[in-house]
Amino acid sequence: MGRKPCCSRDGLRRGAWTQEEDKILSAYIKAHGEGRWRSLPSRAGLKRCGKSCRLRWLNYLRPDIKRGNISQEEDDLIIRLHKLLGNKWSLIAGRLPGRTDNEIKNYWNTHLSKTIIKHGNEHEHQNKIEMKKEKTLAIVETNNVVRTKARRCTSNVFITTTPQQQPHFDDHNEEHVNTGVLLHGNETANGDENNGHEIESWWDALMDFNMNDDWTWMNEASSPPIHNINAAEVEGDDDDDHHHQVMIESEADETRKPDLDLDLNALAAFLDWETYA
DNA sequence: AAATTGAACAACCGCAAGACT
DNA sequence: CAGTCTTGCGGTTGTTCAATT
Repeated sequence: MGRKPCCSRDGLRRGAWTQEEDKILSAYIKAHGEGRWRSLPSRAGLKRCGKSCRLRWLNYLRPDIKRGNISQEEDDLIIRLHKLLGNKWSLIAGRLPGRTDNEIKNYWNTHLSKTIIKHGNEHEHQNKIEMKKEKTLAIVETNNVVRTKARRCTSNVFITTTPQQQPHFDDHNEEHVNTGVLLHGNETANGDENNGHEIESWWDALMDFNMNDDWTWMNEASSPPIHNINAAEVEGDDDDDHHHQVMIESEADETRKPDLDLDLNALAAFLDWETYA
């Protein structure tokens, strides 16, 4: 026996949702919360399958959905993230508050994919990345420290390469070289209780990159793909000093280690984190 | 005015992964 | 541990509507 279909089609409505159905679904979720989609239709009194209810809520009825046209800034971000992540619509949507994966997917398919082919926007966009990268690398070379201020994560976070980060060979596989960055979160700054959470999202951003083997956007064809990312909390000098260390394992030889350090800083530039000398 | 075309986006479908029993 | 359920994702299709012929 295979698995049962998510819902029987007999007697269930399909196609566009009516205002009445929207009202029922919204009211039900407001009262009982999201989840348990399979049983939701019968509980709410809707003649829809749970999957359809979930989609309708997530893509249309959710109160935090942003309506209206995609702004130029969002447009630019979508292009950059798509270049980086490919068709990972949910990840891209995660970086655009109020936008859904479905909306971004549709927007890409109807606007951007064609525009890029027609007008060479991608080339123009790539030039912008290169300029930003050069600017960042210049700072890195002179200071070896890049302080970043995230556009959407406002915690005091900075990347710094550290002297103790010497290449580390895996005993079992000499082809793997570890390099790392320290993510410092000043968790007491401004009394901002969400600071730690924002570091999490910062992390999350880094983790996302692990999903894309094509790292060539950062350092042309010779760039090594990210092999693995491990994150751990590191104790600082005093109790309040929490560091989060992210070790990025790449498939690189020892001679490429400096390049990789620079690439990580270019990452900050790519994400539009402002850099300060 | 009617038919056609294409853009925009809402909705559906199959699949996969993780949770649950 | 295997079978089932739930949820989420990405590709695809369907529908609507405005522009064009």
